[in-house]
Amino acid sequence: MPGRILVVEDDPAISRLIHTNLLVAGFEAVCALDGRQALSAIDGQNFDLALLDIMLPELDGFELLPYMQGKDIPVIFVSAKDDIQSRVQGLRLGAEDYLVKPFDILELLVRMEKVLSRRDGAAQRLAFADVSMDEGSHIVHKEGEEIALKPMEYELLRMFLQHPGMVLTRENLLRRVWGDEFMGETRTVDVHVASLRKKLQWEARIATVYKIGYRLEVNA
Amino acid sequence: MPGRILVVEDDPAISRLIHTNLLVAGFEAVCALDGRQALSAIDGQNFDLALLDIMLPELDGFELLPYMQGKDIPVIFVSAKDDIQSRVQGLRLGAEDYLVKPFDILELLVRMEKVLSRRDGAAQRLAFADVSMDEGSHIVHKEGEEIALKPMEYELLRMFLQHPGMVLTRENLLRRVWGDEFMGETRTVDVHVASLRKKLQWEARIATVYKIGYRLEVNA
DNA sequence: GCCCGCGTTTACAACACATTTACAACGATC
DNA sequence: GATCGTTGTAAATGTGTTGTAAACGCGGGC
Repeated sequence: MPGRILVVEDDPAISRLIHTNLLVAGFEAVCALDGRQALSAIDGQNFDLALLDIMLPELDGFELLPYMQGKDIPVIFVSAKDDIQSRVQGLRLGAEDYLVKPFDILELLVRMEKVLSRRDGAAQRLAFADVSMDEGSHIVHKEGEEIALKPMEYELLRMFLQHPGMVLTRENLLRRVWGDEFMGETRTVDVHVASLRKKLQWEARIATVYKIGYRLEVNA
Repeated sequence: MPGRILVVEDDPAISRLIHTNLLVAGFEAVCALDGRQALSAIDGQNFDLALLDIMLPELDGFELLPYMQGKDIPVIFVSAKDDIQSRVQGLRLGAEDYLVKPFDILELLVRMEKVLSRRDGAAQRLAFADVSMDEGSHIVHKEGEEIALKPMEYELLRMFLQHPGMVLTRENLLRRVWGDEFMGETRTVDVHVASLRKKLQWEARIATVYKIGYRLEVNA
């Protein structure tokens, strides 16, 4: 979940407004009230996106941009300056977008989402413990090593990763991985769980829930 | 040079205004005055970008968007509607940007450039491992040697080079290389992949992803 | 009208995989 | 601790998927 946002805005009211809205939308937001604070923020921490006001004390937004680019953080300018020159300059310099205050918070969120999803390359990524699966390439890694999974194993693993700690009954797995028409008496699920366990060395991570099904253990 | 722009705008004055400005800026521009014209335009020709007005006779811009996406043409909405709902809707549906009329032509050009360069960025260096393809001359080289590819093989190779490491499903390839109308049960993709593999000696580089499609291997 | 090049289809071989099966190991219950 | 149902596991089986060469058909050029 990409979600760390740096908000650089010198008006405390606006800063707080953006901050709370980002939190509500499920982002993690860090506020900086001037350029210097922004610099020290990106020095130690990683961010997935920066919202930059242009007119700031100390360093202004345009001056801040190169630092963001150096850290590979995409930037959306959010400014009261709505003259064409500023907009064009901001975009030309390499910002991902430019919004003019006052803006609608919903539009901000949508434009942020677009920038973030462009970053991800729309390639989803599920991970748990030492295993990660990349939906784009359909490749599963364990400790950096590529693990070759068969189609059904892959689907099954996805189910586990999507529901860590939850008990997945055989019926559930059959319905959602194999499809509704399957059903009935079968040992298929067990066999596939077995091979997943073996390939990922997850004998302990995938626990058997007697008479019910299986569960991806969150602990140890 | 990416430069074929489709302008869909029912007001002849604005249409002409955009058209001349695009020409001046070095683009090739085709104008459609309603949704129907737009559809027939994209049926025969390729475009690198579409500027869509939203309020149009016949089909409106929102209705047009899916067709553009089907042809893989990025869209910028250019509309007099500046209510938040339309903006959010347009962006959510998948448009690359949304400008409100009246807009400054310079800002339009800058935003177009950003969209186009993002496209190119995704399609950037059309070279991989020992193979490179030159879009201008339509010639493919492997280790300096020229490889003669048939048109479909060329298109297919481009798809792979544009998405290294990603799984390309048969449906995806059919849609984006062959066109929407193909679809259905067919082995065509497999056959073309086979001949690409043979000509480039890429038996290992193009991996089969069982039941899904193919992937250009980034490693080894 | 006849080639020729190319894309598509076909047919069959080679292969990968899911499922079944059979039996061993295990767990709950009495 | 014996028993019966449940799960683990390896191997066998059969089906669906992919590789591949060759046939087919369509269109453009001569």
